Amino acid sequence: MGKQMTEMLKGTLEGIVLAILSGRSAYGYEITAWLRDQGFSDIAEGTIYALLVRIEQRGLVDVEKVPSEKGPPRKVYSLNAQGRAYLEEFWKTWSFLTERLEQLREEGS
Amino acid sequence: MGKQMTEMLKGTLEGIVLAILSGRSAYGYEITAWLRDQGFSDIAEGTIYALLVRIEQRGLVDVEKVPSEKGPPRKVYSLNAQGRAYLEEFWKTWSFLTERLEQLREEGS
DNA sequence: TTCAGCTATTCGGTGTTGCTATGTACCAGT
DNA sequence: ACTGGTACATAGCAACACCGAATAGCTGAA
Repeated sequence: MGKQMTEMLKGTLEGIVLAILSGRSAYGYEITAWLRDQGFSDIAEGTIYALLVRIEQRGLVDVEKVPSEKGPPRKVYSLNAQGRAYLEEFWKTWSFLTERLEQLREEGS
Repeated sequence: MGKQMTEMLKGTLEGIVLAILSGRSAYGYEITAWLRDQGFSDIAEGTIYALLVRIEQRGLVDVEKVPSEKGPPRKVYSLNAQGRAYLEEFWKTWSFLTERLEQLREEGS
């Protein structure tokens, strides 16, 4: 969708991925494919992998290497307790933002 | 609110300021004060001024210098036609994001 | 057998953005 | 003179998403 989306994804993409992982474990390639499917057509593969490395280093997810039938081994990520707490914080921050913006939008119309 | 908010504001803060300006003209100091009042307690003054310079250079706003009784002259910004079009785009992008996230949130609960 | 194509991950370099810290300047009241 | 509120500007920094390219395993067609 362009530059606006790129900038808006900063900060939220992390939350999106954590939210996905809160439902089920997943690996990078899979997450990227799912996001593209959901309309995030221009999300770069490299972006997701970098993000996954980041949240792993922060201790928000656990990782398990699982062999694949169709290619190199997958790195399967799952949200741990710390990750869930962080995701909670994310939702709070997100809620705050959406409330302010919703208010501004109503005023503007 | 912390680091999460800082990252989330990237991309949205611009939209917030444009949305404010769509309702009425305003100057930097005023906008900063208003944002703090609305709960964006940690938004830095410099951030707003830099943002205003940016959107001016992109031709989204018109500027008028107005003398103040209480200090140096104010730079009063008002949204022009191009700015309104850009704000429309912003709302579309924002809507898309909120819909996806709302969906993810429901699935997670 | 080789080569294209899908699966799957990694990494270096770039541009944009918000924050920190600091500086400038104007004015009123003490 | 000095403090404090008003008002704007800017240099340096960190974080993040994007781009492009590389690596590597597997399968099926030529």
